[in-house]
Amino acid sequence: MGRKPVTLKELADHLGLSPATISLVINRSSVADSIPQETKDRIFAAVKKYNYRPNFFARSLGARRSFTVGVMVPEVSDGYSASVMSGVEDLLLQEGYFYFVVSHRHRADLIDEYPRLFLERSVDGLIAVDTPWTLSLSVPVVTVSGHNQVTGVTNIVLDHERAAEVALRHLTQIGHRHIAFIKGQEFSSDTEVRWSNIRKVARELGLSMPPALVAQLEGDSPTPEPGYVATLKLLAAGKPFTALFAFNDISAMGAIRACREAKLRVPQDVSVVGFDDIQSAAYQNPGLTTVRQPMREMGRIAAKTLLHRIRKTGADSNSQQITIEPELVIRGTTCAPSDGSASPRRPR
Amino acid sequence: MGRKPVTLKELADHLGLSPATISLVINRSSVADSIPQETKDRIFAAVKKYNYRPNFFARSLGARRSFTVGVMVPEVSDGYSASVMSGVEDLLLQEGYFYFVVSHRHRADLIDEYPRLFLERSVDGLIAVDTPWTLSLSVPVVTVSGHNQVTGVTNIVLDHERAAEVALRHLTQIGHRHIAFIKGQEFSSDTEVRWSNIRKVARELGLSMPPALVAQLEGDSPTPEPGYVATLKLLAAGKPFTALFAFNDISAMGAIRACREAKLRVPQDVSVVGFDDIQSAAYQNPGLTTVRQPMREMGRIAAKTLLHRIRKTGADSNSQQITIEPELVIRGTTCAPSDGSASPRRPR
DNA sequence: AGCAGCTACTAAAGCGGTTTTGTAGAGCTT
DNA sequence: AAGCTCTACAAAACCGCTTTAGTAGCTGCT
Repeated sequence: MGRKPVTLKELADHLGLSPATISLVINRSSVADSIPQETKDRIFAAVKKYNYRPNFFARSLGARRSFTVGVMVPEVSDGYSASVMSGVEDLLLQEGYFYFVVSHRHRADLIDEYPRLFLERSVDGLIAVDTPWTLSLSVPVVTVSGHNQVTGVTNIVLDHERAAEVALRHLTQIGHRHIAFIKGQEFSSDTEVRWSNIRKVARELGLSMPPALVAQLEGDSPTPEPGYVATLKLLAAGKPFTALFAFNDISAMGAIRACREAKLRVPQDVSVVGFDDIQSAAYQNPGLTTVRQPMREMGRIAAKTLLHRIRKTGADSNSQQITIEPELVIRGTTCAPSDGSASPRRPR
Repeated sequence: MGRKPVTLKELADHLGLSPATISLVINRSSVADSIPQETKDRIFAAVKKYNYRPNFFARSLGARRSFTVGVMVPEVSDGYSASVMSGVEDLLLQEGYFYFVVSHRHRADLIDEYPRLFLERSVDGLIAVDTPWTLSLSVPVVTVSGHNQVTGVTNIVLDHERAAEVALRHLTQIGHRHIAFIKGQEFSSDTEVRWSNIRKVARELGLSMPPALVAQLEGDSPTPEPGYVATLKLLAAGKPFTALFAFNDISAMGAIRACREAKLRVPQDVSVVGFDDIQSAAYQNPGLTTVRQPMREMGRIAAKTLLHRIRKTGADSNSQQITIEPELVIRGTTCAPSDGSASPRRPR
């Protein structure tokens, strides 16, 4: 299949026409209105016969459009990025765009360099997922879970206040008052906003948040390990809690493991709430209660927004925000605290 | 940052030199040997000052090289593909290549169309992950877990005989004789080979494989659902088994859930072995015993092989195979059968 | 003085399209 | 019969870079 591609000139020679004519006809230019249908048919027949495809580079060179966008994620193989990408892809391919993917793995030098490389490759726009973004580029940029206000950048963000509310309201409604928290890593673009909203909602609900009940994820491992370590710290602090709200599902899994190793049952002794609702959340044992982010949908919206902005260049190039609503998914890791009063704790 | 890009001609005008000279110097052509260092320095200084970057399309147009490869996967958001991609990316970016990703979601029309689109975009080569491949293209192709012998296609495959061996030997050594199996979906490129090797090894170990102990995954859901359904069938068949070897980790998770709902404990009543060792396997409860495929490594090797073939075009364009060794990871879902004789079964 | 051989560049041809401008010839007016 | 308007194309410029084939000017040799 597809040996040496046929060029426009070769096709023209075969047809006894000029390249210009063929190009006009193929691209349905209005200049070609005067060309009789018969000739057009001959052209299309030849195109089919010789399987002619315009050279992409030649075309892009003139048009200064690449029909390509760049997508930056922390790591392709983490569930969150992958789900968002899946949505991005849905839309882009269907609109005739392709995309490049790069994983920066939170390395500052790469976060700096990749946009440059993308620009060098003449992408028409780019999408940054869970990546701190400060650059104002010459092409449209859309972030997913980016929170900086930057000119020319549209942020697709979750409604974090609502997220904190559904999670904490659920826990308090079933009776929890002593809730531990795991904050995200410093580098995660959602950490800040998520945390401030949790504090805000906790205050409104009259929950106290002693430092001993707050731990932070450390290190850039994409595994549950950091959540496990953070939970170990919470347990070691010795301050009783009956529920734990993790930064994401992955860390919730680590937290559950840590609890179990400390002979605490989940959910009877400790209820656990995750965040994201990644695919494996439903298939944990028991199923993980979590705040769902519609990641694929966010990817789709990001792509749609980007294409929109690419097409009407110049127009709405100001910073914008699009907010997405989360949803609490109650599964098996939350229940009422085991008895009405003191929470079970292992002796320190 | 980066408004209107500077062209070579503009730079030439500024320097009072011709575009040709600058191009030669920048590309360190040997023709430029006679250019005095002073002039070269002036050029490099100007390049830096005006932040000149050669237009990628113009360059590719002449060179007929895009430094881009296409990657086809069933679905970006499934753990297997994502891990392989992660390895692919490691190598490609480091070598100055970018890659396009497309998910075909097992749709035959897309499996057919995407290679065409890739070719239209002038990719220098392509990698197909877990995708049935029959095409012989004008550019090098490398598959991961493809098993067809096609001219110009290199297959990176797991040593499936060894995989079957380590899994079944483990189970038989700890005392299992009645083992149930979950085969992969028809469309998965590994299904066939994996299965024939399992049969072979089972025969060598003297295990019988009655049809009632074999179920097949159905449907293209990337969730544990198909594994759950398959296990329901196995349980309904009523033929006792003390262990289950699933097609992959995802289906193993579904299987575990099905077992538990049937009041069978894992591993005490049913030992479960998965396949792949995806990230969440280690963090199941208990940790999943599984046959590890070094997916990221396979991705790296695929990329390395592809680049090698791209660089020495024409040479070794015959079909080849590169075999990778699996590794058994024993965690908590396997143990000796609960008692010496009959296996526990729920009454039918 | 004449010519070879360097040095330090430049001109020009491509790469494969798109797009603007041009033009030959036919048909219609007046 | 001259002039005008269409029709149906073609020529040429351009996109921005690479690369091959020169060439102007100087030096050195005989």
